[in-house]
Amino acid sequence: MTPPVKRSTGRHHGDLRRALEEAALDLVAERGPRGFTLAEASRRAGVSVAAPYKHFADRDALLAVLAERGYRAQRESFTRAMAVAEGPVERLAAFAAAYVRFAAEHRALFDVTFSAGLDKADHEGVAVAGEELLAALLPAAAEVAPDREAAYDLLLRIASAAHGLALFLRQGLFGVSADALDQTSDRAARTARDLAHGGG
Amino acid sequence: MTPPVKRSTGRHHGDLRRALEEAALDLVAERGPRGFTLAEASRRAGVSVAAPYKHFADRDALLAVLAERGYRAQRESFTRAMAVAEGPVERLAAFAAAYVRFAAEHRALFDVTFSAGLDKADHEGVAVAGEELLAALLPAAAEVAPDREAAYDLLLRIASAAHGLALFLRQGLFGVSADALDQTSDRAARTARDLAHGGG
DNA sequence: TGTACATCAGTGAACGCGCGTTCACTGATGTAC
DNA sequence: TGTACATCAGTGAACGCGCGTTCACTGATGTAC
Repeated sequence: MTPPVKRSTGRHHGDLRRALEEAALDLVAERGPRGFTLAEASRRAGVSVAAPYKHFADRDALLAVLAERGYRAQRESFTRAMAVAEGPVERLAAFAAAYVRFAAEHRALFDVTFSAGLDKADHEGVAVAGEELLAALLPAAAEVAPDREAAYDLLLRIASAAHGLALFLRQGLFGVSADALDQTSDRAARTARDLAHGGG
Repeated sequence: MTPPVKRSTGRHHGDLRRALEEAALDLVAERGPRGFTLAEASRRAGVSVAAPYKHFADRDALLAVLAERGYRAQRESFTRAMAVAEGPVERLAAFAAAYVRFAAEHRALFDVTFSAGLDKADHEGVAVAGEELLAALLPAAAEVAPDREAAYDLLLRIASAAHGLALFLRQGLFGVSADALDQTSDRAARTARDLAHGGG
């Protein structure tokens, strides 16, 4: 009945890899991807600065793992939100709303996919995860656009608007009231509907 | 007839203050505000690492000067764009288009106002310049909104969309064709019209 | 059940680096006479 | 015009810091017998 969790025993940490990832996520949430350091993550995981190199090739490799997780988490979150919506326009609206919500509620996973400063050519898994996210979103846009190019364009415009709303929300420009998130995610949904209905 | 430019003579630089600001802008454009270092800026200005302290209290003081310039340059750019538009909706559309254009053409001045990581409480001039920018934009939104709060909300939604479009454009998501900028700035304008016409 | 052993996760010390900042200094400049 | 002098912009060396990364090591673990 006990979950398969390795226990920390003396010299061995138990699940340092995961602990480092979590510490790194906390750090990214606090300081942004550029403020993340392997040394501080090690400290928070209660381990020497050399320990991470048993699990990750280097600093960027850890960031890349987080970026992959970020893309996958976004895909899951957006897919789930779109699944319960009826019709293509409402699916796009649900996506936009979920986008704002994800950025607010999973700050680190969001930021790491956008401003980690990773060269995707060096981290194929990240590029793949990003493309899979895009591929999961395109069908909804394709349903209301005349061709593939227009679908791509529409999707990016909706995502752009949601992106800007998410960043502004986080900067406090919509106030810091408890329902600012709800309002902003609703704004994103309405913007998505307008763009989906508009000529493009 | 010679312009009033101080000449570099032996020990004295001439106009180190300005040279440091320009070097810093180049650095921010290349690496972002977090990648800017006083040491590298000094190097590019051809001066020792201690020299900047004759002109700026510390690293953040130089960044703050750039942020002030950034807000003022945005205000001038947006005001100029809105001046030639006819009617409030077109003024908002012109603002959105100019927003995208500014972010693309004055990358450093744009980034430094958004992600310099400065505490505005410590840099009053920056906060003031930011408020003056907002104040210059609000009237156009106020002309199409029922009250001040709705105007503020509309302006932020238009700016959000332009912001997202600008960032996505710079990340290359709209392609790297020569007219991607024109297209994206036009997209921002259309989005602004939609939002201005919509119920809000 | 007990023992020998290979594995390998984590240690701790060290490296070179670039950073922000400070300091006593120097020497070019402009001004007073 | 010439000289003495105060100013102050820029120097160069140094500081302490935190970083990423490497290295030989150690000791807990699991496995073979």
